Amino acid sequence: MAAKKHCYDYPHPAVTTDVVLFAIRQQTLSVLLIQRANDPFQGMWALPGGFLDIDEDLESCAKRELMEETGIEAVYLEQLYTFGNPQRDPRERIISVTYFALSQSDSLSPKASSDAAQAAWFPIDELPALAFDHSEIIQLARRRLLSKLSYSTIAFQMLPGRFTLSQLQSVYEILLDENLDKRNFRKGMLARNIIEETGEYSRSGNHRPAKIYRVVNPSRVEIIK
Amino acid sequence: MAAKKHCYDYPHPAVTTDVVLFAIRQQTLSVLLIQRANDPFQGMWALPGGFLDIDEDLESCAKRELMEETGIEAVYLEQLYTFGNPQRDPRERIISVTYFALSQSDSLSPKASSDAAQAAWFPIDELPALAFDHSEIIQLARRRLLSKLSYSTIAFQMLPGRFTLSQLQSVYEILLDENLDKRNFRKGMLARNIIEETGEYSRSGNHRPAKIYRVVNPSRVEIIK
DNA sequence: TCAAAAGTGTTAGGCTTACACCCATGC
DNA sequence: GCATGGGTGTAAGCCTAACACTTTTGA
Repeated sequence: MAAKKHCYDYPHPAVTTDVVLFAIRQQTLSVLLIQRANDPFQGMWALPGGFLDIDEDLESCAKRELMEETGIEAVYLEQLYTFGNPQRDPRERIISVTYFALSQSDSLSPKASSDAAQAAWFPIDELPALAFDHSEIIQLARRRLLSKLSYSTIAFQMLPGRFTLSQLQSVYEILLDENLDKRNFRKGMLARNIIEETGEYSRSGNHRPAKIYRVVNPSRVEIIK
Repeated sequence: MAAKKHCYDYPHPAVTTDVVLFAIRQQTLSVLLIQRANDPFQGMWALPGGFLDIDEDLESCAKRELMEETGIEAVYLEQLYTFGNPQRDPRERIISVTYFALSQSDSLSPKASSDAAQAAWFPIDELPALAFDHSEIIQLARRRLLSKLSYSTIAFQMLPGRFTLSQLQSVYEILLDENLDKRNFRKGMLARNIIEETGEYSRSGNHRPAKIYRVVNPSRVEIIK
């Protein structure tokens, strides 16, 4: 195929995007990884991502690579950090623009693809050895997730559009890794006026049905307080 | 010189760094700009920055370009955001990794250089028309500066190593664009245990001398609260 | 009737905010 | 002695955190 026909006066690095996609699965914060089909690091686990097309927006590239390698789309996505250590890739100089992504826990079954032998979810505290500097990227993403939790409405991106207050509290408890007081949590959350009752109830299980809420302005992650 | 001898199988974008350097000058938040010596946008004002060397770390590139174009070094520097709109530069596809920088107000006299016809400070609210997407970058940097003010010790990066509480309060007032209560400001600042008295006094002017303080741990910007 | 999760208020303490006068110096 | 900025404490209100029992349902 292409035979080194793209030439420049000065050396150019390659640019990739990599995505740290989080979801809560089985009450655990988990990360989506792919197993590399090709060298370098063939067979090792890594973040989904790949090379930027020359006419492609950075965020589009992140979305496209996530879709191609895992079959997942329509998640919350924001830029995380750009990694550019000259030795981070053994092939050539590669700058990676990384993204931080969240998805709802339900119905995300990753599929394999040509660049990825397979894709799978891993609990954040049970990650396999990772290719490149991807461990570092995941740790940074985790810190970003935790800090945004306290000053934004980002947690709703990890829930379906309709949810109970107990489900919402559970997201916070899993992410913060601590138990929260039910009365204080509900009082504080309702006082922010970012969620509203739908009028519907979830009657699942042998106990009192729970009110189902939704986000008032579901399209945007807002900065609060 | 070099005649397109750097060739690749696939097209590569160019990578630059650009730096938004803030300082307080004449009681005003100001940004350092350079006037472009070459096309595109020759003669227009722009952020200091330039192309990444192929073996160079991203942060080193930001520091180097700042030094080359303005003669300024040793400032606080952190990565801001990576801009990659495919049309942001008319020459070729260019990804810009931008940095947010702070310096002390005193003794920063920029000089010109080969890439910059001249360098100069502009008050943030009196910026000239800017090349590329540099306006957008500056606005993002300003938002970052304001938000970090409330949860980190970043303000000390805009002061010399020894300062009075009035000088410190003045930095906050200029950045926040509001007046702060003197007693509350001092109480709150001292309660954080991040500054200490030096034992010295500033006797400047016909009034009571002010205690001179310093940061306890001057090397690091810390997250507080 | 029992088990399981949903739902609901009050109080104490800490933090934030508002506010006004004396102090040390140079001229 | 006067003008200039430096330095200091208290009280009210607001926000945060701690804490336990009743409700509704399915089995």
